[in-house]
Amino acid sequence: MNQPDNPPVKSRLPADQRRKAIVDAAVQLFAQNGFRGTTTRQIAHAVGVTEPVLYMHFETKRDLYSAMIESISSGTPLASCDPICHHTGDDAVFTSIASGILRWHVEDPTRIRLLLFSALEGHELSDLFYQGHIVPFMKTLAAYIERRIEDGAFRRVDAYNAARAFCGMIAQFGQSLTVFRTPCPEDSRKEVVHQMVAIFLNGMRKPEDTRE
Amino acid sequence: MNQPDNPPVKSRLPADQRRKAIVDAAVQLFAQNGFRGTTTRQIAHAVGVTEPVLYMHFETKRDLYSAMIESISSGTPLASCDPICHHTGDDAVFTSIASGILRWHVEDPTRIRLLLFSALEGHELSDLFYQGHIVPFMKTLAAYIERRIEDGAFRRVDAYNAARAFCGMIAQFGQSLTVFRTPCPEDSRKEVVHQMVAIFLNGMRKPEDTRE
DNA sequence: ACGCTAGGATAGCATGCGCTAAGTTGCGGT
DNA sequence: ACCGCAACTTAGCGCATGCTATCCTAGCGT
Repeated sequence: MNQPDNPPVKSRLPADQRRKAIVDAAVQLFAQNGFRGTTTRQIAHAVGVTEPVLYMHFETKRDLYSAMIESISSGTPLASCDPICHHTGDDAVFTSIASGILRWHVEDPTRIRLLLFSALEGHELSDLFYQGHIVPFMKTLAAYIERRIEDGAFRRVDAYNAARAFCGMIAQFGQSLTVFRTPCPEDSRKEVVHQMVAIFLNGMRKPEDTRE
Repeated sequence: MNQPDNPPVKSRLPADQRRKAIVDAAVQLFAQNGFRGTTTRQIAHAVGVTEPVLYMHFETKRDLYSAMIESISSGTPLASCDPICHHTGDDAVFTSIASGILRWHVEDPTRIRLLLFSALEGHELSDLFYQGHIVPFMKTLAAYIERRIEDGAFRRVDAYNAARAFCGMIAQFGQSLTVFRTPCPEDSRKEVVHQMVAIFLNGMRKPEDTRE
């Protein structure tokens, strides 16, 4: 009578696996509906168990949220420092960074949605992610820009502001694609990235006749 | 007994004034907590009346939300086309636009919060605002950039992508200030805007020796 | 073969939600 | 002065929520 409708599923899982399954389901639902918009029943149903099972692993709904935050936060970083390390020319570096940021957004919109939801709802992912991922990367990028300024390749501007400008225009584009669902075909995106990188690099490079 | 605690307030308002008061309170609460995170009781309490009063003016909570959307949507636009019309040099134009966008964000974070919440929660403000404000402005800005390209002042790039890049970096900065609460002193903001405008304009201007 | 325990289901509590029926009162018009 | 109505309140319905007390059972070790 209480037979599940999909019969050949292993009904009982060891604690750690079940816990992981719960967190995974929670990620999707919290990203889609936010903390307040997601019910514990929804999560339980998505996992294929009943509510009390959630409470065997997490004391409260918020504890589950926090655990999910941690899971997300330890996942794919927004931007990788790799392109900076394997430096093969500014164009390659910044194109690679931009592609990475954009991929982070569109490949799985779950992440940006979760980040925005938690920032708006005042949860801790905001800070955890911002301080843990964004700021460190921005500092690395700023350091790279600083180096290029010292090289004489870039104009003398505040490196962190320049990094902010670059990441900002890419991130905003990624956000408009995922959160605001602006339509934009795949290859057109590459073109946008290409042009943004071009504008930025042109803006950073030293003009022939300096004029203030 | 049911006397309100602030005595010299005219307790009864004509329908249109009460309606406006409700919408105003709803704006603040929906911006702070989202649609699902805001209760009709909260709104009623903020207005200083009881719940049924809300339902004298709006059939459902969602209707109130829609009315509030309309109210916000007919308010201050994200960006004004004025600086483009009163064109007094690229630097002045883009600095003015950037300041306007940033002001729209920080002057009253209610707006950006509402926009993001409604996009995430899948309400209609997203499209209403995006199609009604952002897209038209972007097109105007793109047209201006196009003109400057024809003038020979800017490099040949897709004008809309350039507009996206410019607005994106400013908007993302505004978002980080308001939504993610990144600390940044007032005069430091001006500096950020200044540098972003400089990077963008430098990137757009034709280099002396064109090289592809 | 079978007991023990970890993994799970049933049922339900207390609270708060959106919303409403019905009654009450301040206030402008005559 | 007082009537009528618009503005507002009281009380509460039905339902969903977060969470829990209680019981059940699959499946492993022996």
